[in-house]
This record gives sequence, C-alpha cells and structure tokens, in this order.
Amino acid sequence: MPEVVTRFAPSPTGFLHIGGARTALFNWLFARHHEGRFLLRIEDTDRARSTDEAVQAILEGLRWLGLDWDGDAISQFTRADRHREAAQALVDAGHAYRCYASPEELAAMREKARTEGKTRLYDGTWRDRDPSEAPEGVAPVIRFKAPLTGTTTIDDAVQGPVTVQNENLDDIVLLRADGTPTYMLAVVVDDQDMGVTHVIRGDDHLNNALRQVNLIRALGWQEPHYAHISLIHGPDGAKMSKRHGALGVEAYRDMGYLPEAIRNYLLRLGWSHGDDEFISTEQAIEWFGFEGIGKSAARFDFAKLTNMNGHYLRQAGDTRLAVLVAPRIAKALDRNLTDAEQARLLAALPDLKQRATTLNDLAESALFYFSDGTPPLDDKARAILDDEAVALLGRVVPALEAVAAWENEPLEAAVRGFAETEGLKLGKVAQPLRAALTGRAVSPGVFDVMRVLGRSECLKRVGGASRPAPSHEG
RNA sequence: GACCCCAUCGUCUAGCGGUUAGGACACAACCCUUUCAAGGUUGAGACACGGGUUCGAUUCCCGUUGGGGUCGCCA
Repeated sequence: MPEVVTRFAPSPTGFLHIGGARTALFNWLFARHHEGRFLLRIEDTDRARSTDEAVQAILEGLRWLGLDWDGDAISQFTRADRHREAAQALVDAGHAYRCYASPEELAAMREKARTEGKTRLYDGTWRDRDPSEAPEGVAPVIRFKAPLTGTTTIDDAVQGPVTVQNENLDDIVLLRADGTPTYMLAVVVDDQDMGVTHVIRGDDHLNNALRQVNLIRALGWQEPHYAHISLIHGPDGAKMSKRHGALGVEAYRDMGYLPEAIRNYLLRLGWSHGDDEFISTEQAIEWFGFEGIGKSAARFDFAKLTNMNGHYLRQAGDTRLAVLVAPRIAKALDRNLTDAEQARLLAALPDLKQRATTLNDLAESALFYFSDGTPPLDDKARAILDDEAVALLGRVVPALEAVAAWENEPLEAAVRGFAETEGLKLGKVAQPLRAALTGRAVSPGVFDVMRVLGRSECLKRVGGASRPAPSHEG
C-alpha cells in the first residue's frame, strides 16, 4: 500500500474557523493513523482576498491545536506557472479551449439557463468555434471541455457513490483572462504534484469533486480517494461559515478552552467509536478511520464542549494551568502576580480546577486569593454575613488563633469543635467563614481556602469581617 | 429554480434485519456534602411520514416531507 498523503488547504481570507479546524483534524488523524504525511497548502490564488495575517492566524491556530504538518506550508500562488503549464497541455490535447464570452454574455447565458431550469449555465458558444473568429482585443479565459453526455461518479469514502449526469456539468474556467489559474485547476494540479492520496474536505466541495475528477482524467492522472465530511452547523442548524458568525480557534482559546478539549469535541462531531466519549489523541490516532465518520451534518453544541473542557481542566497539570491562568488573573487584577502570589495560585489550583469549566472561569474563581484582606463581598456573601454571623466570626477567631499547624485537619478539627460548643452544625460556621475569606458564597472547601491563604491572611480577613461596620475592603 | 447530499432523544451519537433502541451533553429528582463543582443512583426524552422487500424492519429499496450544500474569470 502506497504512503498515505493528506492535506489541509485553507484559503487565507480569515482566521482558522472551527469547521476548518475539524477538517484539518480529520486529515491529520488519518495521516497519522496510516503513518503517512499531512501537508499544508495555502490556497492564496485570490490575491485580492488573501492576507498574510490570515496565513499567520491559520498557522498559529493549527499549532495551538497541536496539528503539526509535514514539510513547509505551500503557497498555491507561487505555483501559478505550473498551473498554466497544465492548462496549456490541456489546450494542446484538445481538452480545453479559449472562451471569449464577455461578462454580459455570460450573465445572459446564466439567466437563460435558469429560466429554463437547466443546471448547465455556459452554453458552449466557444467550445468548438474556430480561433480565427476571436474578437479583437478580448483576452480569453481557458475553459475545460467537460464531457457532454454520460455520467460521472466518484466513490466517496464517506458519502458512498455519488453520480451526476454530465449534461449538468459546466465547462469550468481553468485560467482567467489575466492568465492566473483558478482554484479548480490549482487544486487538481497541486494535489497531483504533492502526491495527495486522500482528499478529506468539507461537504461543500462534493459538487466540485465531480468536476475535478473529469479534469484529472483528461490530464491522465490518477484520481485521489475522496472523503467529503459533512459541515458543522450552528445551533440554529444553518451553516456555520465565517460569514455566519463562526468563530476562529483563537476565539475558543481566548474563551479558555483547552486544545485537547477542542480536539476531542471536534472529533466526536461527526465521528464515533462506539460509545466512547473522552478519547485521547493517541487513542484517536489508533482508532481513526473513514468507517467511523457519519454522513449527516452536526450542530455545534457549546454546552458539551464546555463539559468536555471541564474534564480536561481537571486532568491538566497544575504548573501548566498556572501558566495559562496567571495572565487572565493579571488582566482582571490589572497588575502582575508577585512570586508569592504565583505560589499561592499553584497551591490553589488543585482545588480550583475541580470546579471550573474554562480557564476564564478558573481565573475568575481564583481572584479572591489575591486581595489584601477580605475581598469585596458579593450579594450572597453579604446576606450570609448578617449581625449574627459577624458576631459568630468574632468568637471563632480565638479558636483559629489556637490552631498550631495551619493544615486542613487541624483547622477542620478546630472549627468543628467550635461549632459543637456553639451548638451549631458545621455549615453554620463554614458559610460565614467562606464569605469572610472569599467574599463569596461559593468557593473551594473552606479548609482548603484557609490552608492556601495562610494563617495571617486568614486571621486578617476573618478578624476584619468580624468587626461591625466594614462590608467592603481591598 | 436546477443539481448533489443528509434524516435515531432538545443536541452529539451507538445500532450495520429479530435489542426492554444503548451512551454522552443538557434537564429533573435523590444520595454524598461546609458552599459550589465533581462523583453515584434514578427519571423524563428519539427511530420524520407513506409505500414496498421480508416470516420480521430503526436497519434494505422507492416516494413524500424536512434540512443542508453547490450553482463566479471566490476558494
């Protein structure tokens, strides 16, 4: 079996959107599974719309997702000469011809075809016309002579056999009037030259494949295996394209999603392996194949992605998380963390990551660790700290001061003992403590919070909150 | 409009002729519990419709409906 070669071929007109990311993932997985190569080609033949920023955004997006490509990314634009060469060969062989139809004429043809309910829009005017009839001063385009009768079929690895009547196929433009190659020509030539064996791409190219395959046959080349995967739809069921509010992967990164969570979620969107949900990348490489790809389109569900992200967050190492979360905390605090605070963050992470769903979430939930004294109280914390609770805190201070080793067990023993002497359930003491310590009604376990905060900071916060007036500080 | 593709819980999906139609997210209840998560248990929730084929269709075929995609000298 020859080496498997796949490719991801985005056009650099914007960021790497989520659908493109999934296409890239599938190509990457398929190549890695077969120990083949995964190539990257930038389809920048449309100079007006291609930007270098977009190229960079796409490369960064792929790197962030951990989808490494083999060799250098190829610029399609730089291969224009080779494309022209192929077009010329087609003309020489009688498989293509010059078309001098004006834009107005073409518009009229389309109009006519539409009203007649025809699929073929170009009427073939210049198909067999003698070149001597060419009008003066009009630069022609090169069109491909598509078969007029019969059928064209591709055996798609995902969709199965797809057949179209050739009378529905147009004579596609290969070279524009200015001599630049079109996408249709460029993909075919580049895939051939790059040795691409498997073309895995979005469903929106399924119709193109039927045209491209005839081009390939005319050139005498071997057609690749096709696998057209269904598109990702938005929550509303409509196509999730760039122009319909789809987000770039960097947006997901900024929202605090982990690349492994995105990878896993995207993998499960349209591909399955029995009932498996959480699948490591190693496992995915081992299992991935076309058999597992579903035919129907899938809707993007933020809730499930978020749930998965929470899973991977809990799985993630604290050192790594600290690096990812610290900048987000710094942004919220509008200052950088000190070394001591960095250490505090690291110590708090095991408790924090247990209940976060995104990195932003995590950063937000960590904020109270970095105030001097009790942080501003939110509404629920303020409600907890009524007169009775404040008085209670005043009484608990001595019990805390008496704790010898500032660790979970001694702290818990002290607070439980205090609650018992007060004739209260633990919660009646824990909630006010939490409110005073964190300014919130929700946090990691109070004893974990106390341990991480340290003795003096805890006593400062509890002592401060136990004094009558103050409800704000820090 | 023409052409192409698709169709199982709200969502992602398992199923590859015979199942009490399974799992996950979300939802509800309960358990656990110092709050919130996590975890555990339970519950509600689907084969779009109509014809065939077959002893038997969620599964195979056809049609209908619905959804999506493509119709550029964009990619």
